[in-house]
Amino acid sequence: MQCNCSSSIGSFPSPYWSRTVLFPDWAYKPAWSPGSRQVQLWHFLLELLGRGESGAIGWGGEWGEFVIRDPERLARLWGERKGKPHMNYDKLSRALRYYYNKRILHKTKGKRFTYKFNFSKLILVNYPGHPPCHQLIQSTPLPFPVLPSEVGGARVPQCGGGAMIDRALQSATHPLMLPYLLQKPLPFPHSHPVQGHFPFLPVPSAPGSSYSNLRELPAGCAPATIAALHLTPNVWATKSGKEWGLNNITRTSSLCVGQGGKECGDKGVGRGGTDHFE
DNA sequence: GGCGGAAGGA
DNA sequence: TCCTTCCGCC
Repeated sequence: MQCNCSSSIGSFPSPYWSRTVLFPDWAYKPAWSPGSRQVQLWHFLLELLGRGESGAIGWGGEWGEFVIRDPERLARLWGERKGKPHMNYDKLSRALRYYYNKRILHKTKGKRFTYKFNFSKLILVNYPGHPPCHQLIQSTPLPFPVLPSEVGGARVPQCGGGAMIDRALQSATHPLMLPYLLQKPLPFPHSHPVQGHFPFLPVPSAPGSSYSNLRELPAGCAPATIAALHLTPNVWATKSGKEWGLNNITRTSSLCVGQGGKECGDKGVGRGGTDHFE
C-alpha cells in the first residue's frame, strides 16, 4: 500500500505508516491550504518540528517537549509567516504563555527555552464534532466496555463528554489515539509521515509488527492508529498514564469539546483545575 | 528568562 | 478568538 502523501513538509512516496507515529493532518496542514484559518502558533511550531527544522527549534528529551534553540530565529520565522516584521522572542513567548491557560502547552521548569506540548489537549481542542455517544454506542463496538449506566438515557453525554470520554481515555494507549476510539476518522487521505523527529515513538520493525496485521484492523482505521498499533507493548509501557498526560485529561475531560474547541457540559471542571501536568 | 495584565488589531 | 505590543515585576 502506497500513498503519495503531500504536505507542507513535502512529498512522501512511501508507506504512510513508515517510520514514526503520525500526527493527524490538521497538525501539519499548511497555513495557506484552502479552507484553513490563519496559522496558529502551536501549528507553526509543529510544522517546524515535523520538518526537522533543528536550527531554530527541536524536540527535547521528553515526550512532547521541545527546545527553542535559536529564539530570535524562531521569532523571525514566525514573524515572516504572520507578516509581522517586528516579531521577537519576547512577543512570541507571550503568545506561548497564552497557551498555558488553554493547556495546550506548558513550560518545562528549570530548562531555558524549553516547553512541552500537551498533545492530549491538542487533540481534544482540535477534534470537534465527533458524534454523540449514543450514536457511537449504536453504530460501532467500542474498544472499551460500556457500562449500562452510560448507555441509559440520562447518563449519555450530549456531545461526547463525561464518563465515556474518561473511559475512552483510560483505554487509550496513547492520547493521539483518542479520536480513533471515538470512532470518527480524521481527514487522513493525505496523511504523511513525520520525518523522525517525534520523541520516543519510532515505529519499531519488531517481529510480529508486519503489515499483514493491518488487515485485521477495523475498516476505516486511520493511518495514525495503524502506526500507533505498530508500537510494541514495551514502548507504551515506558510511558505511564501520568506521562501521557492522562491524569490531567481524565480530570478535565468532563469538559465536552465540541465545534471549534468550545467547551460545554460540567461547569467548574477543568477551568478551575490545576495548571500543572506532571 | 519568564510571567501575566492590559489594550488593541484583524 | 488569537495573537501582538507594551510593560512592570520577579
